[in-house]
Amino acid sequence: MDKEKLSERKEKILKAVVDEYIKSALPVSSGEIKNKHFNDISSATIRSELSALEDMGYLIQPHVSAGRIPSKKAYKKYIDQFMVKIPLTQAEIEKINKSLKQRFSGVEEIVETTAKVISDITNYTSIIVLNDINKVKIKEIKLVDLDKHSALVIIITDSGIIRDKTIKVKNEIDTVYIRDANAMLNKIFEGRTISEIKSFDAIVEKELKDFKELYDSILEILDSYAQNKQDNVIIEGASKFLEHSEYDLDAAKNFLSVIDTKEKLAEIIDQNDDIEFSVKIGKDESCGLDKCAIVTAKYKINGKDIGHAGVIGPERMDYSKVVSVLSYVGKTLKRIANGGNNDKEKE
Amino acid sequence: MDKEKLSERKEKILKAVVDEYIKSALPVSSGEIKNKHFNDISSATIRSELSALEDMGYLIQPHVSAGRIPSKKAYKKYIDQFMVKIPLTQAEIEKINKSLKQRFSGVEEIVETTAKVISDITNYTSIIVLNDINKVKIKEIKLVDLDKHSALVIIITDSGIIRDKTIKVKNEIDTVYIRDANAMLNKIFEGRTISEIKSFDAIVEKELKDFKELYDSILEILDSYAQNKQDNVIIEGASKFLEHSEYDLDAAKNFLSVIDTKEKLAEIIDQNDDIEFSVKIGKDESCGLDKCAIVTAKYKINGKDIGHAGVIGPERMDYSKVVSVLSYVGKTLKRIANGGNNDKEKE
DNA sequence: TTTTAGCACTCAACAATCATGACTGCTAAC
DNA sequence: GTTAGCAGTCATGATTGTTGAGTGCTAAAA
Repeated sequence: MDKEKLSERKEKILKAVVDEYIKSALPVSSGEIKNKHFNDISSATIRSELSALEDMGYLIQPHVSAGRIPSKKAYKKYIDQFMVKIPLTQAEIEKINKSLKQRFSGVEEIVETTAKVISDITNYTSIIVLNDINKVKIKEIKLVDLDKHSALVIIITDSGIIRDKTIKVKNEIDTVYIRDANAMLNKIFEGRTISEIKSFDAIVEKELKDFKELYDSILEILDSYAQNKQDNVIIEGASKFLEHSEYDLDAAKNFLSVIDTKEKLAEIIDQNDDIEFSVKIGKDESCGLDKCAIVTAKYKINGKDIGHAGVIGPERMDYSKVVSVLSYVGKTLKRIANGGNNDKEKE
Repeated sequence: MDKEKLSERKEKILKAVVDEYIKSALPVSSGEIKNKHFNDISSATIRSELSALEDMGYLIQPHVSAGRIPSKKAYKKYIDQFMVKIPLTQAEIEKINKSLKQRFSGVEEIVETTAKVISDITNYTSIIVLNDINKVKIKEIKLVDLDKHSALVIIITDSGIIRDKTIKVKNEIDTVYIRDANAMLNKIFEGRTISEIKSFDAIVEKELKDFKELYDSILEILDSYAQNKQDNVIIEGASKFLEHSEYDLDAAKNFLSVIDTKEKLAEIIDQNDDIEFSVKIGKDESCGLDKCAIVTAKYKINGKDIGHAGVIGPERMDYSKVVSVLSYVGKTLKRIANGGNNDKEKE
């Protein structure tokens, strides 16, 4: 990328434009910059600098006698270089701690709470995408009898995510059946990923014997999880999106329909598996949403990657705050899980 | 209610106004009615009838030289008297059958699919509110060991709804513990509703012995389910709401925030426990949403009431279609469940 | 008594015009 | 390199006029 060097003053001005635009959503003028950020130079000087920055592609003028707004290029530079981590306020920290330090049962609940907290504090719509279930290892499979012909399959993965579903089988289910089935299932599934299991379909065929039907059912379940990315996406605070002005009905409709089809979001966010923090801005990044930015971070619980959590909002979102919140939440999550069954005794 | 008698012609005109307004969302004029519904009388005659209907409170004139739009009173009369059940098209019936006749595992999946189908075919946002868990009876509670100090609690209710959560206990969990715990739990919980259980807290105290901690955890889970109405509400097709014009950004925001806080919806819909079909229109019905109508029907699966399913949309929604769809889906659900594990063999 | 035609009246919606003021770009002086 | 000053641009908002859809009323016809 052509990250040319800017003079210190140009950088300061550019940062000022982005900051102001994030606050107001209005094109920012030379006069405004002078008043709020400079005492020593005149607006005319700033104008000439702005003009230069526009030539370089950092700024855009909606029309000739309007102020400037930042381009995507400016946002990127802003995030790379200018953004200062704003420390969270005490109130915010407490809010996060309070939400996240309760007693949880299962990853799902943690994830939901996390989504809520992020949306709450950033005031943007939050998104959490759990890791593709194809990639997680199955730690254990349990079969629990419900009645004569139906049972509950519980799938425990190495990142602690639990999925379950009921299935029906023709065989009569009794304790012996359950015991044998459990033993058989774990021999096959334990320590493997779904994609692995799907690939050696034929091999196990003979060992299965009576459990063929059961095995098929479970494979079907895994398959449906693998295909259904929908369940891996949690969205909170959808209504917050519209609170950030500058959107019209069309944008709202567009946004809602993206939110509705969670699969697409999962794909967008799953792409960058490796990066710690990722910022996607606007359409050109295949975000599917115009005038939108998505900021996500990789999250771990209990030392295991569980997925990405982040925020979707307008391009001019308050990146500093979002990044601060995401990273603090990330840290808190790590701490919680490491402490294990942490503060049960406090209650 | 003051359901005064209207002349046959007045009724026909009123119905015409509602029908046209449902189609166009535009105030409908005397001329329009004459052209599309009457050959034998002039627009002037219709005008005087319209004027009379307005005096009676059925119609509203947005401004003096505009057509009329129906009032809530008109919608109610329309639903009570004029609405004809439109038979669904073959394509629609097939779509419903196809979605609902697959093999399901668990009520949750059925409910989700139902919500999708309703939203799909009516083109409105669909809502399903499951029965308040306080009122359902617990059929069985199962404890499954996950590792040394954590277990999965599975709660099976009489309507087949399954909830589960992991819990942690200090005691070491082994097969004996699980067996005894299961026995104990079922002695306490079986056949009772959550509210019953909560009320005789003190009595069981002595029988519990070693399982006090476990019992408390489970009570906590039940409590959180009971309070958390959120899990009982399923919403599909939120984006469809905005496709029905006549809404502005404020309405959209309002709608989204209601959708976000599912508890409120649950309350609104849970109110009318007894009625088969319920239509709520506009604010005055404490719907919390302006210019909105909610149509819901009581649903059964397997002979047991499971909750209410319905649709939320603009006041001028296509009630005929919605009611037809809801009732057909209702019938289909009943049939499915009665057939039991129905078409597994077809595959 | 009911229906109809005709006409005057009202009013939202649209377009055209105009004044305002927020900015900029340019130039010439500092 | 910086600044002040000024002309030029253009969105915004207010004002006005025009249009046409649609009504209410009245008087005549059925």
